[in-house]
Amino acid sequence: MSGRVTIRDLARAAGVSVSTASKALNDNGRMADETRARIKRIASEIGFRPNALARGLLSSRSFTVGLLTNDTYGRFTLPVMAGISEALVDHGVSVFLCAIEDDPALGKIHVDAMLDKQVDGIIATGKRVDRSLPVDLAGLPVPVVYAFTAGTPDSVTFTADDAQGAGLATAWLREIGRRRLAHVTGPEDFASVRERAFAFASEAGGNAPILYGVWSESWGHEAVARLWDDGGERPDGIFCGNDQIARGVIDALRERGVKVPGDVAVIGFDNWEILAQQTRPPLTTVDMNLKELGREAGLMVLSLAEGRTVEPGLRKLPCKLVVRQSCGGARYA
Amino acid sequence: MSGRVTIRDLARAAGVSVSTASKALNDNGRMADETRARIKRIASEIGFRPNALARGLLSSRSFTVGLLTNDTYGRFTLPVMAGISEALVDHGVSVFLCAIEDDPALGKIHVDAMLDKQVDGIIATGKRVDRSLPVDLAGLPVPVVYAFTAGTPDSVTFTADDAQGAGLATAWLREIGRRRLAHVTGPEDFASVRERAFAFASEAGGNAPILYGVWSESWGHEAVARLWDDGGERPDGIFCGNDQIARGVIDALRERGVKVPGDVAVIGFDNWEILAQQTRPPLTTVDMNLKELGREAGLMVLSLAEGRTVEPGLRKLPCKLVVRQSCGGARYA
DNA sequence: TCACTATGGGAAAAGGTTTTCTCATGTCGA
DNA sequence: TCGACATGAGAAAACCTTTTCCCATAGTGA
Repeated sequence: MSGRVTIRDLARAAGVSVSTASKALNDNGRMADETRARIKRIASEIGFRPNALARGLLSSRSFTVGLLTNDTYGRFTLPVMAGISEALVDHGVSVFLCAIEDDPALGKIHVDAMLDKQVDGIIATGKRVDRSLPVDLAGLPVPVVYAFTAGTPDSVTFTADDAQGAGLATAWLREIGRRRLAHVTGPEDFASVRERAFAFASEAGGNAPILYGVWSESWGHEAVARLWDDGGERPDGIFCGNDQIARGVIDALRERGVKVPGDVAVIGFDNWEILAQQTRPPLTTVDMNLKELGREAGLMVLSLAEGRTVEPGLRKLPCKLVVRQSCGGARYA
Repeated sequence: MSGRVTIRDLARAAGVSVSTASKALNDNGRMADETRARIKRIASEIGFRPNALARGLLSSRSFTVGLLTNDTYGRFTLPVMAGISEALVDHGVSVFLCAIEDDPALGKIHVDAMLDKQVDGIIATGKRVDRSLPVDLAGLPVPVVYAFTAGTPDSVTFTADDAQGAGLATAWLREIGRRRLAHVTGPEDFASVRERAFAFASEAGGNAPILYGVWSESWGHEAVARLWDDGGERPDGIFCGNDQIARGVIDALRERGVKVPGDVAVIGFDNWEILAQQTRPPLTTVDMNLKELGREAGLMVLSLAEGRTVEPGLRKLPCKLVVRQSCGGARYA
């Protein structure tokens, strides 16, 4: 009688046994349709909702998954999280979010806590596709899915197709008539940087310049300085490794009096909306579909939790190009 | 025998009964110290961890809280979440994150799911202090704490002290010798905008201009245009309503050849690090201590869940000033 | 030797739900 | 009228842990 209404209260109110009440609600067992309907009606009248703890104890399914991340700013984690949540809420599944920074001890604490709470599965995500979280998720008693972070070879891993995304951007620049392309991107030790650069080179030609640097606006500035001041041929189309760099590039071009998109078209990467939309002009950029990626990861971990067996391996999800004004207006809009 | 090791396995391994095993682990009951130590040792050897579901069923504590938010980009939610998580992980509590956008139906679904899972409490957070979430949290069977979103009058609500933060910024501008101050901020229908503006006016003097607009960089640009082109006295210190506006202001000043911080000192609000640090020069800004706010909210909801009774009401936590270069270098650094 | 107490440890109930098994009643065909 | 069978619904076990109550055994004092 602790305030919460249990199935015993329901049984008493309906004048049936606890087992009949349970069967009525779950469409189990045999019983008169009238009885079933009456019990369901009374259940909703008295506001009965089954205790998920008790149910989970029995079914060894807690309808709970854990999301582990080391992405502090949440730039990548939030869309992934949104996708997971959206996909799983229909199945009655809730998500534990655990930010573990890069602290192995903290990671272990959170993983243990999740296991204690009998999560149905764990999704690992992060800020970098070629690094793994500082915690070992192999051999856990629950399924683990990796999304936008490195997984073990025999695990299921989702990631964005960097090469395809970079190809999309480069092809677009060519399609709108730009011929002198350049790529300004992040540190070469990022796998995605290398993949994007390779795809760019394939599409733009081997002698199109590729400038590696860091993930910051100021590097965008500096890269423009190099491209404009070192006497080489100046580009009319720049594909940037992320939106921050693109922002720096655009600001630097404006400061030099170079028109965007008139003289130079610029494309970013990430579609970090709050930045891409505020850039002047708003940024055409590659969207990694992280929400969709989260959705797939969520459904996958649920499948695994339900016992379905799937082929392990890396699954690359396609990127899409979001056309704004930094390339000269929406062509398809 | 489903792979997971239960207390029965432990009891069998130790040659004692289940109840003895339980008592040994929880330092309950009377037993030989040697027995207790032996059981604990065996428990850790075989990797026994109590099933939180079963434990929760008994204690009606799930060691779980729900965090409800409508802040899509997570700019405010993430620090709050980090604070909550940090404060509660020590207590073995995990956090469900539920992003409900502004959808009442979705909100209800998530709240129901959390209640089904017997959360010990709910923390509501958002993106705006004077709006409440699109879901009614009154009369729930678990404690509710509001953090950075509007709560009911008889609830416990945490928020940042906007007036104090604005006072901090304005006083700092005066302290570094600026005398012609202006305030460029967001829409006047935000309570925090009004509070900050009032505090600014008190400190800067009643005829210091206050420009209301929207939360965007482009408004920052436009505001500078107005201040510089309408023939009035030009400011030498601008306090902005958020970091995005400050960014726009700084960019606009640079385009006009006005030096920051030489000619004009600029202060932002929010300390949205990824933006504030990338601004050139890096932005001096007011930090609302959202992480601390989350920590307090987490501890509060835990207290309430444990039955402690606290005085309801609004609790304002102080802001702090983060000094970077947009005001002329760190004075205390 | 007896009654009593302290000590160490076990049995069982409780928490809320689901599922399997069992039972009672009624209906039908032979 | 009897057996077979379908139908409706209840009893009990199971999930795992904690806690209360109880029972042996040994030790102590009279």
